[in-house]
Amino acid sequence: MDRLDRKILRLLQEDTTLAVADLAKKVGLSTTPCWRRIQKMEEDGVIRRRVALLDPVKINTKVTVFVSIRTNSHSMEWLRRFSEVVAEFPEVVEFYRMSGDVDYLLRVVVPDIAAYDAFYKRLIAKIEIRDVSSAFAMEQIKYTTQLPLDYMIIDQKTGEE
Amino acid sequence: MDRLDRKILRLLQEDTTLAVADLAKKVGLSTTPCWRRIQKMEEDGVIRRRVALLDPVKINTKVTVFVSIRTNSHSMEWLRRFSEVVAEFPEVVEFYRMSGDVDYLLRVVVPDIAAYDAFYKRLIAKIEIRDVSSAFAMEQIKYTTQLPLDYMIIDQKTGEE
DNA sequence: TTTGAAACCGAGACGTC
DNA sequence: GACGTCTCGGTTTCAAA
Repeated sequence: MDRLDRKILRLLQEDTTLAVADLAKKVGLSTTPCWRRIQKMEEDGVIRRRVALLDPVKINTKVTVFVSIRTNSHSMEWLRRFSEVVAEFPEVVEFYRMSGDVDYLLRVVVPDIAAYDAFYKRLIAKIEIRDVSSAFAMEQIKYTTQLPLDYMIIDQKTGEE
Repeated sequence: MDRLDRKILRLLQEDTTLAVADLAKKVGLSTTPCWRRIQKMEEDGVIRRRVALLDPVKINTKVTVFVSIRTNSHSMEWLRRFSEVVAEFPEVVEFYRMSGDVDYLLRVVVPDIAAYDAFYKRLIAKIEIRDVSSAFAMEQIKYTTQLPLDYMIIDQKTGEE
């Protein structure tokens, strides 16, 4: 992968509506090679999928809650079961195993506090958890699916630009 | 919006590659009305954008760090400046103003701990922050851009299905 | 071996019934 | 909601660099 691939990815992370020909122009490439690079990156799994992003407000899920979880059961088995349970809840959009103080962190999206409370009850009904603490986001100041491309490992052969 | 719109959104949140005709079939609609519904939802801003999702591992940003921030300056002015600074860093993919103990929460993606340290130094060089605490994710168990559609406000006229 | 132009063909974007 | 048309863009081929 080189700088041109990076440019292509940068554009595709913003908008996949862009026609290959236009994209090629912006990147400074002609259509065919640009198209081939995209194909390759799809094959290689660099490009995972192409999806639609919706407006959380219009979908009635504007409230984000971060849920910190501590557990007693540090077994693989418990984690497996917990992962299964969490996967069932579409409200959980992110789920991390953490180092340090907290064991797991969830990002949950719901319409309002009442809905969060309902979600919470459904969750703890499904699985035993030692300690749960919820932090509410008042405002989402930034949210992007665009990963920084500056750390990409670049094939230097191509030289400048 | 009704149940059919919801079905359409569910599919588009998974994959925008799907041809309108195929999507229509899955939803149980013929092509034109399905296409028109999509158009409408784009106009209405329910569908925000269509983007490519990349593989964090391949892009060399597999480490997620949650950064909790406390500040002394609770002024609008400080927040404005802080937002500006944060917006400059592509490593910050999410940024929330929180209620309670912590004032702000960032999700930062980097290749490794060393890169996080470098990021951290660049950040605090740019703006005064009272207290910063970083929590590292060991594993990303779930990450989705698909919002739950169960809370959508549905026009009941259509009745069942 | 890689590139770019040009042709092919299917799908999207509408208008009309 | 079904057609039909028109157009544009993705895909492939092929000649040239």
